[in-house]
Amino acid sequence: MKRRRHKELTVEALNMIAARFRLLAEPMRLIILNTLGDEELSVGELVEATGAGQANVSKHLGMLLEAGLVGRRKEGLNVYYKVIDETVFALCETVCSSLGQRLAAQQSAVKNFTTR
Amino acid sequence: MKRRRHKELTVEALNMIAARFRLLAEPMRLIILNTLGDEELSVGELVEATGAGQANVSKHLGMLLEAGLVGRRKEGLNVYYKVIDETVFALCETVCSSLGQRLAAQQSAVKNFTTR
DNA sequence: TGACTGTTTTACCATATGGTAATATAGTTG
DNA sequence: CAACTATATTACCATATGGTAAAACAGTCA
Repeated sequence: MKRRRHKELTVEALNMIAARFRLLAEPMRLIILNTLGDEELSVGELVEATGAGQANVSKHLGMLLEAGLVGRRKEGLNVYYKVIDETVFALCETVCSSLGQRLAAQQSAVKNFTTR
Repeated sequence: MKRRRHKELTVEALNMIAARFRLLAEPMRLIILNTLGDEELSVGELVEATGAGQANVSKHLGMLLEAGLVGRRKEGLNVYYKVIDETVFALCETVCSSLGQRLAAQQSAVKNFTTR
């Protein structure tokens, strides 16, 4: 049997993973998650902080809730959300470092060219 | 100044991160990456292994290439691709563990209900 | 109760995107 | 060169999805 560095994943698993990525593929949802950070904010506070439409924020929050990325707590008229899946931030950091590496490589390529 | 566990990211950064997630949000692209694993395969081999259409595989590979996730090497008539950004697999693993945790929680919720 | 506030849902439009057939391109071989 | 193979590109269709206005819903307060 061949030795592999990476786990073989079933198509079913890959579909679920893709769905999670799809959820994170929307800038507005990332903005919401990033705005939440480790705080608990109401929908209204998120609307104000992000500048997005209220229905839009609510819809995105519903999707994040269904996926289990955020938690929901009702208090009076307000509904408070917070991030309950910390892997979200780990994923962003990993992507960020990958992007940083790539950009650095591209930058150095340009630099090498201009100085040559 | 408030202490935060998570870095504050600019909207621009979040847009780039979202773009990366969008690239990984397509099951067929994940299948291609997972099929590649740590091997170098030709387009034809990928077509056969995945069962997808040739044009489709080629298009997805082009996107992965442009994003710097895979490398491309031409040899005669064949073109060989391989994964050159290992963070891809790390991201999948992180998502997988998150999904596993969530499913386990749901499962135990069901179990608690049925045995009660 | 009725007026008001915060949130969710619905209906709809505009846009983006995946799949594919057909075609183009590049490279090999006779 | 022509015939062939492997890959890439183009054009197109069908579908999915984000944003938003309007309406519905839920909870508060006078």
